[in-house]
Amino acid sequence: MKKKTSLADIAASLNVSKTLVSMVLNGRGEENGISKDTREKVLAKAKELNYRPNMLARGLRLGKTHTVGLIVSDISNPFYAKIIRAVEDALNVYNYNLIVCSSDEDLEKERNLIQMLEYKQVDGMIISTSSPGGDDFTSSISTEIPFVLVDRYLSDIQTHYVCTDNFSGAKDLTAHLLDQGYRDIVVLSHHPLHLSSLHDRKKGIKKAYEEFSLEFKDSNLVDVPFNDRYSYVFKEMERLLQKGKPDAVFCLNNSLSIAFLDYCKQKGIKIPEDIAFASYDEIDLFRLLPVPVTSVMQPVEGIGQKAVDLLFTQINNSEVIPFQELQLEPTLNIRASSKKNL
Amino acid sequence: MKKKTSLADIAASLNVSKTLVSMVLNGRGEENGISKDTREKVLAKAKELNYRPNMLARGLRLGKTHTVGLIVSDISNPFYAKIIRAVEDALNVYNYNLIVCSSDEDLEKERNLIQMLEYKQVDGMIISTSSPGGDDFTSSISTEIPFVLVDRYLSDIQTHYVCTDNFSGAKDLTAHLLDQGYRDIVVLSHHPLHLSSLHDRKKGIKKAYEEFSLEFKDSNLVDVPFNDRYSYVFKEMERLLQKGKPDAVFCLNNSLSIAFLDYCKQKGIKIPEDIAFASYDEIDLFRLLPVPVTSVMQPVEGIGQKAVDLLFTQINNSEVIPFQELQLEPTLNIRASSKKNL
DNA sequence: TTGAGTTCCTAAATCGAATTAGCCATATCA
DNA sequence: TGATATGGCTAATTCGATTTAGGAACTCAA
Repeated sequence: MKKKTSLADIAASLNVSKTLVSMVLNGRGEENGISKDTREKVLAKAKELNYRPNMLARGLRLGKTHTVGLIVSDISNPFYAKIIRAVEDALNVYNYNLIVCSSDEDLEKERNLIQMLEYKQVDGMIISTSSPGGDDFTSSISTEIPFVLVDRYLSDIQTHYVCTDNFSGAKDLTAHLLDQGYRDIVVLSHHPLHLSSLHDRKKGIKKAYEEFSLEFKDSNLVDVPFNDRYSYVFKEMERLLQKGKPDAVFCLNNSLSIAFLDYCKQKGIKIPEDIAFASYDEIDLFRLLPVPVTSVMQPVEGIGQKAVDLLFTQINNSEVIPFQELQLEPTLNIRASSKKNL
Repeated sequence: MKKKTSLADIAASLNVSKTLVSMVLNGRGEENGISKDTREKVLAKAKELNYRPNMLARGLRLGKTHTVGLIVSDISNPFYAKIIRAVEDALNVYNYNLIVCSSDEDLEKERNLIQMLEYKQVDGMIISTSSPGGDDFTSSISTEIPFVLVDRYLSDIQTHYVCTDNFSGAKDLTAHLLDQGYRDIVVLSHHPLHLSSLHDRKKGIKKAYEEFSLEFKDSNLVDVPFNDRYSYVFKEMERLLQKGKPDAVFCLNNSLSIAFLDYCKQKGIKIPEDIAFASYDEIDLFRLLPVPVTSVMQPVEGIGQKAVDLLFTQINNSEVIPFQELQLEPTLNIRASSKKNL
């Protein structure tokens, strides 16, 4: 295996200094008074030797890697997959690359990933944190590295963040359900309980009840373990149905919705006749189901774009800027699954 | 902003050499005869100063970044999202991270991404290439860096690759359709035409016809532009229906399938009564559609896992190993969308 | 008391770039 | 003719780690 060519190789083979070569290849030859003749020779030699810059060396020297780290709970979840894509596209503009990681909603894993990204000297991080906040989070991340939280924020510590207005989204959707006459709405959510996204959605639901002067029974709130979402949705639905059939079910994210839909199909439960249904998070095929599914659709592109914007205002400004807390408005897709039968 | 602590800082504050500190922190203190006392002092000081190793420096010195690059056409496509996840999980075992990139099926973009990854000194790449092969590909990637193609291989140059046995998958599914009595099967595919995955699927379809002693009319093969898949599926279906209704439609990937299903819903075309339907690639909700969709399901976890295995046999063996060409078997999900009406 | 063998540790080079500070000719001006 | 400017370039340092080659101090045996 041939050794790669470095600046030094070019310099040596032309009998000039590395400094000169570096300047020329960075397009700062002219402004540094390198003659046109020499510049061309360097460029030609670089091409001839198939010179490929080493970003590690460059990064070490400059303290910049042109790389951003992104942590989400699961890359293969379509919601996060879309956010990742949006982030990637936004980063392209800055010529930045993306290291992605799945934390599986696991605090310890998240901590390790943050550490690894720091060791790798990423210029910034975008994190959908699983942390409850407080020391748990602050001890994970060093203060020196810019970051933006997405999808979830921490209630007890201030950070930059971009997420959906989960409170409004859930409130509006619940209001719609109540409007349709549903009263006994079961809400399926998952652990951990501290996730701001889920927490705010629950608050929104309660607020809607309140505004209708109705009471939301906490026994209608079902939290299943994250790692066994699928099977627990089945178990919990069985349990609930023993106690009498609810009006409607509202799943607080896409994976719960899929589990619930599978359950209904398997048990022959008819939506919305037997139980009405709504989902937080949209899925492509919702609109094509036998009964199209009502959903709250999060502005994924916006979240990705804003997160990157926010990250770069930090990366490019040495002064500390005030914390930005962005909540983007979701869209309601009202479809047949939540309508009172005609 | 405080400067980060380096090995040198620890060394200085303890009046020992950097060498010693490096050895101790890498767990090779004992074998290098560093006294227990000194080792403990170093460890303690590292913790006290909150030492965080700089992987750039380490990588520069060792020529290893513990990072792998992954290029697919679109991260947000659920098929690739799942592959990415599988790759990520497999890499975790080796303590490697993943830089992901979308090429949008664009040759020029792919070339730039490969170059960027090389500049970043990734230890290897996993690529779902959009290249037609030949010089187009070989000129993009340097021979020094290990890589594995996934999902698609190049017919004219030898590489390691892992993909689905697309020929069999498509052949078996087509045989099933023919078995059901469908004869006039329209195949929806997309550009570029050279992608081995799509190419092999088409060959499989033709082979199935052959084995049934039937002729497949090339006019039933419709290739739409990748970037306008969605709208072109509508346009092409309109055109085809003018000329008479086909028996069945077979979409060669998930995004085409979604477009086709949207089209049918919009036009009130009934599956399978009006037109039977099958999809290459599975989507979670296929099983829940009014008429569950028949599909060829690719072994995504296997592809990711094998690709990583193959990459690491290269990374860890300095000797060149013979090219491995893996074709994993897909699974057929025969559902109602492709069954002759009862 | 000398040579060998341990034990414990270090100086310096290296990876590949960017940068700082300045050098040496030649041209220009007073 | 000597001071100044300018055009064209370079030596040496730096980023933060790893590694190579070796060295000082001590013990022990002959």
